[in-house]
Amino acid sequence: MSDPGPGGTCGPGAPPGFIVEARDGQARLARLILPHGIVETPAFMPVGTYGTVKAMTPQELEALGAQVILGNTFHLLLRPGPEIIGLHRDGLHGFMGWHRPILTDSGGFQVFSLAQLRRIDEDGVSFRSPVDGAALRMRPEDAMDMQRVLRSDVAMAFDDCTAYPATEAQAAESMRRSMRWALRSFDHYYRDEAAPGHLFGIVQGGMYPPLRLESLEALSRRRFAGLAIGGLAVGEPEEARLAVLDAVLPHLPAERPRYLMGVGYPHDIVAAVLRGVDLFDCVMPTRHARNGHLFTSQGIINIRNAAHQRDTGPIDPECSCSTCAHYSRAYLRHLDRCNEILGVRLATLHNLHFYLALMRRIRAAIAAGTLAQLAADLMALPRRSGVPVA
RNA sequence: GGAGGGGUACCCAAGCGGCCAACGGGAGCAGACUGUAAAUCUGCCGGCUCACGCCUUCGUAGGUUCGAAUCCUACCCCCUCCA
Repeated sequence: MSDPGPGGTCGPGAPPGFIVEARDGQARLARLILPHGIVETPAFMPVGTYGTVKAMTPQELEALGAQVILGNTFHLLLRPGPEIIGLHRDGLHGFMGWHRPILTDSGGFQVFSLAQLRRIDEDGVSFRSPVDGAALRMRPEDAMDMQRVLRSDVAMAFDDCTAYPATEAQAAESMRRSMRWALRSFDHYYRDEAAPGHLFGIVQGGMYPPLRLESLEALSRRRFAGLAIGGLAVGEPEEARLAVLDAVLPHLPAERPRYLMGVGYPHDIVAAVLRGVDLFDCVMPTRHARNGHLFTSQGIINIRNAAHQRDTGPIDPECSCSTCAHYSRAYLRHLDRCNEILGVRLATLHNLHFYLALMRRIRAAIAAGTLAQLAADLMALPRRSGVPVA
C-alpha cells in the first residue's frame, strides 16, 4: 500500500481516515475510509459471525445498502480456521465473496458469552470449543494474528467483556486486564507494515463512569484508529447504559470514529447517535427476523401471532423493501410456521432494510440539521406494536 | 373362517391396579432475544377457577376391587398374517 489515499493508510500513527462532514449537536456525519471502501457514518454493521450474514448473500447486502459487515474472529478461528481462509485471496473478503469493508470482533465477546466454557488468566483465555469441546487457547496476540489473516478493515482489540452485574472491584479488575490486553493487541497488530487494516481499542469499566474514564485514559497510551465502547447492552437497565454513554462520549477523541458494540434496538441507536456515536452492530435485525420479530414504523410485530393469519397487507406499508413490495403478512406468517427457508430470508431482508434505512434517515437528518426532530419522532413511536413506549 | 396385534387428550405416542388430567414429541397460543454456541430458548396447552380445589376423560357397555387407562366379560371398529 504505497498510496492508500487520504487517510487510508494503515499502521501505527496512521491518519484515522475519518472525515467529519457535518455535525448536529453531538452527532456527526462522516466518511470512514477503509482499505475496502468508504463507510458513511453513522452506520449500522450487519452481523455475520461465521463469514455470512445469516440468510443473505453479499449481493443482497450490497443492494440493501450495507457498507460494512461484522465477522467474528473466535468463531472463524475454530471453523474453518486460518489455514482455509488464508487460501483465499484477500482473506475473509475472498472467502465469503464480500469485497467491501469488514470489521471483526476479536473474540472478546465470547469471553463473556461463553463464560461457562472458558477460564481467564493474565496471559489470555482458555476456551472449551463449543463446536467439539476441544481445548483452545486465545491470547491477544492470537486474536491479532487471526484478524490479520482475515484481512479485516477494522480489527478489534482482544478484551474481556465484563458481565453484568459486576461489583466495582470486579469491573475494575476486568477492565484493567482488558487495557493491558489492548496494549498488547496494538503492539502485536501493528508489529510490522503488513497490518491489513486498522485497530480499534475498546473502553470497558462496567457501569462505573470513573472506571470508564480510567479505561479511556489507558487506551490513550496508543493511537488506536478508533475507539469502541464495549460491555453495554449486557442486561443492564437503559438508564445505566445511557449514563455510561453520557460519561464517556464527551471524552472520546472527536477526530476518530466511535463504535458502540452490540447495540441495539432502533431507539438505542438513535439515543447513541445523539450522543456522538458513529458505528453500530447488532444481531437484532437478523436474529429477530429468524425468530419472527419484524421491525415496522409502528414498532416490532411478531409475525407468528395469530393476529396476522388473515392479514393481506405488507409488514409495513411505509417500507420500501422488496419483501414489503411483494408479500403479505399472512404469507410471511405461513412461511414462518412451515419453517420455510424463504421466510427467514424475506424477514431478514426486511429487518436489515429497516435498520439500514434508519441509518440513512439519521445521516440525512444530520446533514440537514434536523436530527433532534427525527429523534423525537422516532422515540415517540411504540417499541412494540400496540404497546406505547414506557 | 383361523391366528395374532391394536383402539389413550387436536395429531403421533408412553403408561399397563393407587404416586394419572395421564411421560415424550408435534401442532396450537403467548413471551424472551442487544460485539450470534440462537431458523433458538421459555411458559401455557381437557373444562371451571387467581389459587386451594372441583368436574368430565384413556373405543362402547357391564363387572371385579377400598381404588381401574391399567384386571375380567361382551360388543364395535382398525391393522398384519394364514385360508
